[in-house]
Amino acid sequence: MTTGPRFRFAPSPTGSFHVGGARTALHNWALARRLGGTFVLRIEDTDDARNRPEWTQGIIDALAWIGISAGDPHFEGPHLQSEYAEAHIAAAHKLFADGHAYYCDLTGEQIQERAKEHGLSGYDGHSRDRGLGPGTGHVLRFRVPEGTTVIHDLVRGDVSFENSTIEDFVLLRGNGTPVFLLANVVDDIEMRITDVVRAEEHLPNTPKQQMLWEALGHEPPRWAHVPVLVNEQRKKLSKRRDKTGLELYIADGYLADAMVNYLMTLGWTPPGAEAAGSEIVPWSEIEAAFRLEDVTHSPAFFDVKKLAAFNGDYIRMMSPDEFVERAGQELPAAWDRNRFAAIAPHIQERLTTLREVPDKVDFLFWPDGAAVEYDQASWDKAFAPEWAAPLLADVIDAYGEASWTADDLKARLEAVMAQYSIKLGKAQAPVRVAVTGRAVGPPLFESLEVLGREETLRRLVNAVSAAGGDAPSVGG
RNA sequence: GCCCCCAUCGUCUAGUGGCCUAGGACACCACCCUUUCAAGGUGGCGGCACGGGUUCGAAUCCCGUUGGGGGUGCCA
Repeated sequence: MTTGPRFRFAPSPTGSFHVGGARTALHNWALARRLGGTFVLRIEDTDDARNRPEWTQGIIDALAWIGISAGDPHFEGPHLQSEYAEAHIAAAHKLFADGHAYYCDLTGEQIQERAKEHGLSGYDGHSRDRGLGPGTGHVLRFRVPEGTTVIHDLVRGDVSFENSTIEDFVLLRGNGTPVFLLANVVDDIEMRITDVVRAEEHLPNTPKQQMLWEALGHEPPRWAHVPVLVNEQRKKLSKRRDKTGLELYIADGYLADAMVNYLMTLGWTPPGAEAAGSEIVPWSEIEAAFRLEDVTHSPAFFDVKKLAAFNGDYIRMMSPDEFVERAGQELPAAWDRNRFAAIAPHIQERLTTLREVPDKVDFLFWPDGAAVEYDQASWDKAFAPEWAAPLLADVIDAYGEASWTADDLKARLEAVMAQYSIKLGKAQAPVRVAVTGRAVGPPLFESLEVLGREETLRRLVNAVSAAGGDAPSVGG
């Protein structure tokens, strides 16, 4: 049980966990851990979400993926907002009893008409002193006091709002149910939240919440509004237009460490990153250094290209064993893991995401004797020179006696190509296309070594035939 | 409409009055290395939105303009 500050993270379950939410969660998490406090997970379970427990589970899984684990002593929850329904109502009644709220029977239409008449923009406080009680169709409204409300924001400093610009907002609907704003504040009070760290979009509603905290007789929490994440159009990331679901990045083979590191560099720079010439920083350092006061004030574009670069760096940072283990999970079950392990070191440096692994090594796992599917452009280019087919035929001869190590295979190709006055860069092309079907791939001789003598020679022979040349027969 | 926030290379940022000839990262370009492609190395391109102040001195402080974003429901 921790005794420090209590940070709340309150995502609404929608079946997808937003990358922006992930960043905010990370902010709360870093602070909760460093300050010896608690990360309180609260699920804003709507009617819709209550019928889909898998959505809540999705949030927990997503948090776990980025290292925010329910098993950690700094983690509390999940709490469901619906569990506090009675407290929401009780708080509303208390507000009414204390004179901080009043009932109103105007319909939306009537409010609009009155606003038009008086040239106002919203509700005009019509029922403030009409002494109405509860009743069907009566909404409970908060009596916004006169004066100014100042929000002390850890990221932005003091932000002040004229109370006269805030209309008497609804607390309880005509059917008696509480609105989100009220529920939110009551939950925070009930859960003894001390720090509210969330996205900037909530800043304009914060004065209402702070007034509620005060009217309910509590000291408001420390507020912090971090900038939102935007797309290339500079619009808030939206689920419709943009790739915002964390699960989509997981499926694409992005690494949690890379995602976490990248997300944290949006709006904040780890100290020492500039001197080091790298923004790749382990979580331990981030947790030790992250401060709300250092967070930028402007929105940040979520740049997948940079994420990809981070991801490539993290893949390269893996130990060989770890890489084989992680990358192996991307492979079809039928593919021989030992064979993959042999080539793995040669592809580890060539990846952006783990998902690209199968395509890089598939040629090693085609069934013996299967026809190679040549990429047309690769074939045309590799076999355009007239020396290509004859050279390949000579290579077959030379490889018949090879000891079948990468070094030997390379030396023998070099001996052959010398007769044609061709450089290695060019000479390897027809061999590569013949064996892998493509013009690019892992280092050639290492690939051949792993593929094995028989299958390699078979593919070379087939290619010479396909190129219209005379293939030497290969002895059994 | 009203309210709030924001404004440094294409992007993410460092910068809190002199250390700025504005630094780093990603992207891009060139060269080196090289067994294709990568990785790595070196170098390059590229920015303080604009206009007024304040000051000996402003990317940094103030005001305004412009531009962008967000909020403003008996949605959450």
